[in-house]
Amino acid sequence: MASLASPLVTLPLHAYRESPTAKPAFLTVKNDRHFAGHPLLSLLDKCTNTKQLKQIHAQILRGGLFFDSYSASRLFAALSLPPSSDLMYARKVFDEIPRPNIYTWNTLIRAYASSDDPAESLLIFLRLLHECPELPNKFTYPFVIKAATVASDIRVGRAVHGMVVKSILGSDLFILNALVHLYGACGQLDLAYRLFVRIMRKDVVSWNSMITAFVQGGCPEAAVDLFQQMEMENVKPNQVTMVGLLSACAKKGDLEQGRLMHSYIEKNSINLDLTLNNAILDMYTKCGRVNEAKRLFDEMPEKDIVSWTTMLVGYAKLGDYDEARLFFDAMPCQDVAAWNALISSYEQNGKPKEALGLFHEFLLSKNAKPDEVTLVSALSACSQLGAIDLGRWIHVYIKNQGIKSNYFLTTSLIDMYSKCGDLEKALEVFHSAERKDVCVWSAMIAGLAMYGRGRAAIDLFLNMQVTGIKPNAFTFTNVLAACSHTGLVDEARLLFSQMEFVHGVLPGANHYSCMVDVLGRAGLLEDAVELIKNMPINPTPSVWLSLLGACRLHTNIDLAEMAFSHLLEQDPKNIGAYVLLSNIYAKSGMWEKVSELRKLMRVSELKKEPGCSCIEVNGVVHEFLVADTSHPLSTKIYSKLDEIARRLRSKGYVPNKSQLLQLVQEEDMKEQALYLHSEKLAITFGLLSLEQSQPIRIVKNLRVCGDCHSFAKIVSQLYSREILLRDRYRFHHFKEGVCSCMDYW
DNA sequence: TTAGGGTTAG
Repeated sequence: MASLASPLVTLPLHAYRESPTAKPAFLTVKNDRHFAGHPLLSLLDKCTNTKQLKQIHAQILRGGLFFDSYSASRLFAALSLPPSSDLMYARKVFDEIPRPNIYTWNTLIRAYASSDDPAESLLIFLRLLHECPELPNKFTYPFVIKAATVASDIRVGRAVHGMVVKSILGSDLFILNALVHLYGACGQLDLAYRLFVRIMRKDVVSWNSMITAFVQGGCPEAAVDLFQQMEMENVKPNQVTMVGLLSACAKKGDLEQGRLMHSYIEKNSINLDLTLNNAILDMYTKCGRVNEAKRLFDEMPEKDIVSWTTMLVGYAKLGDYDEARLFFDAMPCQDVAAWNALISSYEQNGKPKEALGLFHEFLLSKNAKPDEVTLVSALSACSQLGAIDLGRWIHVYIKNQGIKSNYFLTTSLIDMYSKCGDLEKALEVFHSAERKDVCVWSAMIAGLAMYGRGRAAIDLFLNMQVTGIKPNAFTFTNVLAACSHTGLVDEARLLFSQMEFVHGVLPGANHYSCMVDVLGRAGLLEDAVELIKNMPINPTPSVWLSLLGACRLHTNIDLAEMAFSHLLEQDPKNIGAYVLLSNIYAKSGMWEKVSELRKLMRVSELKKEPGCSCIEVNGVVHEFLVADTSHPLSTKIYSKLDEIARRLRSKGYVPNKSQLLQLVQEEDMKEQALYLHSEKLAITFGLLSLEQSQPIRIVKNLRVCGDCHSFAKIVSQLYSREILLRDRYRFHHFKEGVCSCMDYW
């Protein structure tokens, strides 16, 4: 038998093919060393694709080499790792290896750590502990920690850390650096830093890991401080360090520091690779210096899709959509990320119509397909416009395309259905979601809040905690808003008082605004003022705006003027404040004060944001501004509006002019202007173009005025139509002459 | 007697 093992080693590859007499079963190994230089194994390194690897696999099986654990491990590594890996196939090969050694186990863990199923790495690690006769070694842990990092599994990460400490590998630099990275990536900056300072001989990777952790954990200042410390300790930074620091400057929007970093790179001859060049571009664009970025972009010897997308986003952020589009069109290839960058910049900059136009274009293009990120952007654009038909279509698209749902998509769907007036469907998505994180729960609570379903929102908030999900700052904003829309004062007080001490969430300015709103609406203006006085943080304009809103509701002029002046100190151009105070004066018949305010607005060149209402009919969104005559059916709409006005008057409806910002002086003009409010035009268009059975869904950019609210109530009764009107703050569901907000808004 | 850690756009 020994004589058979030896000649095999020296045979050239063709000898296998021509040697039908070879008996693999006899070729079990006596001495592994013989196989290291075996020609079949040397060929593994020359393979450029999986097909070739599979051919070698066949030869290895045929030659009996597979039963040598070294050879099997070499084959397995080639199959499971880049550049020509096929993990499914490799896994089957692994399962055939009789006694995989620690190298083979490590390779399998490593392969899964970089796959889309990193959790499998962690399961394999557990199997290794039971099945492998060798102990995990210094190579095992970095791979396992990488898997825990990618899976964001801090629990497993900490357990593995514990094992490392108990092993003899407690001071292995590779392992410690991986752990710093793990804690940083999981947002545990304290743990990362505590470990980092205890590393005795830090190398550049240790510093880079900690710098990156600070940048990605939202502490760019700390990253820059650490860099200074690194210099004092004479550790030479490399391009990875500089990428992290540029990213820190970009996050801070600190152009001066960014420039310093840029010149540091040049002075210290740090290798300017593609990634570093891209990071420099990113820093300049984020600091608003697109032209400088463009100069560097033109000089770059090599560009990739990141370079192009960075420039595109830079222009889009400045509102230069034409230039952004030019970059998009000039890109060597438009991948899904480029589409997403363009679509989301429109969507996030108040251009939801344009975003949806691009989304349509994307669907028609051949070179890429929308992914989860695209759909989240598109759904958000639908929410903004109230485009429920398209929103529903996207929901079906997600199901039909088998797109894997995630928390973001679930949250976006709930948000879209809630904001487009279909709360039932939002609830259906919520209840059918397999997994829910705090964002999913919070979105549903926000949905219920918008519809004035305060009790249901609080129930959901309690259920969420039963399932073990902890509320965050957003959850509290939403649940407090629910209380405010429903007038649940005691409940809000209790929740607010528990925030910090029971849930560990420090109340922020938003939460105080909500509480002022709750108390103020309920007429407890003194309590609201007391709360503001005792705030541990400076009251923000939104806090004063809430108080001002309450003053409007309860007509308290002194308090309103006080809130107004505080607000203007911080935000002199807050139109909302002027409008509210003007409404309060108008309500009390103080027309001189109204004129004074108007003058002040004119002097400060403040213009009220024009009211705008959207309505979707058969998948097309129609937009109406105040007194809009641009719609093709304009004439029909106005004559219908006249008819409605006549019928309304015969029912005793009188326009409520006190809601009007005093823009027109003549009494009949005032009445006219009220009739020309965008939501009335949209409702009228809805009456004309939708079937009787279809609800009229309107989205308005501003708060609905009292007159339009009464108008919608009566129309819902006179014409037997359901009207769903979403304004800036909440939903109004008009049916048979009643609104779901019970006139409490 | 095989190998490993840190980086950019959305």
